[in-house]
Amino acid sequence: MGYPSPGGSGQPVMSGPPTVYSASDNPQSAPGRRTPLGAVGLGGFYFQQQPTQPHASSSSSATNSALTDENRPDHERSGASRLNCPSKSKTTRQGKSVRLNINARERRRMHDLNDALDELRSVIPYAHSPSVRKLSKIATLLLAKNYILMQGNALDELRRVIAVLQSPHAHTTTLPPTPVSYDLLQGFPGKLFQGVQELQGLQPTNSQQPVNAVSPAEAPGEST
DNA sequence: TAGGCCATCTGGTCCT
DNA sequence: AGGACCAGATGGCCTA
Repeated sequence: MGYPSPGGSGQPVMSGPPTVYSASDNPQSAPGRRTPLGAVGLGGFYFQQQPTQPHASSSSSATNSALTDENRPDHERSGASRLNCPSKSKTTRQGKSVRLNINARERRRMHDLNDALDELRSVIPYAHSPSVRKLSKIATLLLAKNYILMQGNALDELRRVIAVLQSPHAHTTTLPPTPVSYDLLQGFPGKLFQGVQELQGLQPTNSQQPVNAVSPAEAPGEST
């Protein structure tokens, strides 16, 4: 399992030629490398960054000026893109600065996506401990989906209980046992399943309730 | 060393 | 035209 180290927050720590990071993606500053969009409003974020490091320009400056450090030409960067470049055809035509601006925008877009994933992780019931590896992207999405389903089932069950209690025969009615199946990890591919179980401190058995999840007694329901 | 995960670059497509 | 979104390619890091 190739999870990044907790401090790395998934940011590659390049050992070769310096890949350019924006001020906020500097591996040194991760995790929480960027202000969440929600904190500043979707539109205003990009103009709050200040360039603070010699090799790290801000995202906003990249927007305003294409020729920043983060927009260094390919031949000065390590990396894939160089090899990916179909021999200058389009890049040349398009103009280097235009291409670099597009790259910077795409980078910021992905950072925003990652921020959103971080926020999602923060509300998913799994062990939020520094010693616990961060959920991968796919694990986050699958866990979130199943958590939502579980909450929906819990709601349904709650409504059912309320209906029974409010019925005229509530004092004589015994609630039928609820088939409980909390499968937050439902749909996880094999390896991922094990990984998440490990993350959650679960045994690889059928007890698939996450550490911080609502207990079956609190939220009975049936996952679908 | 292989596999998993990730960031980044890039070109294409669609929308405003 | 410019921006957003997407998917493919690539290489780095980490763990088993």
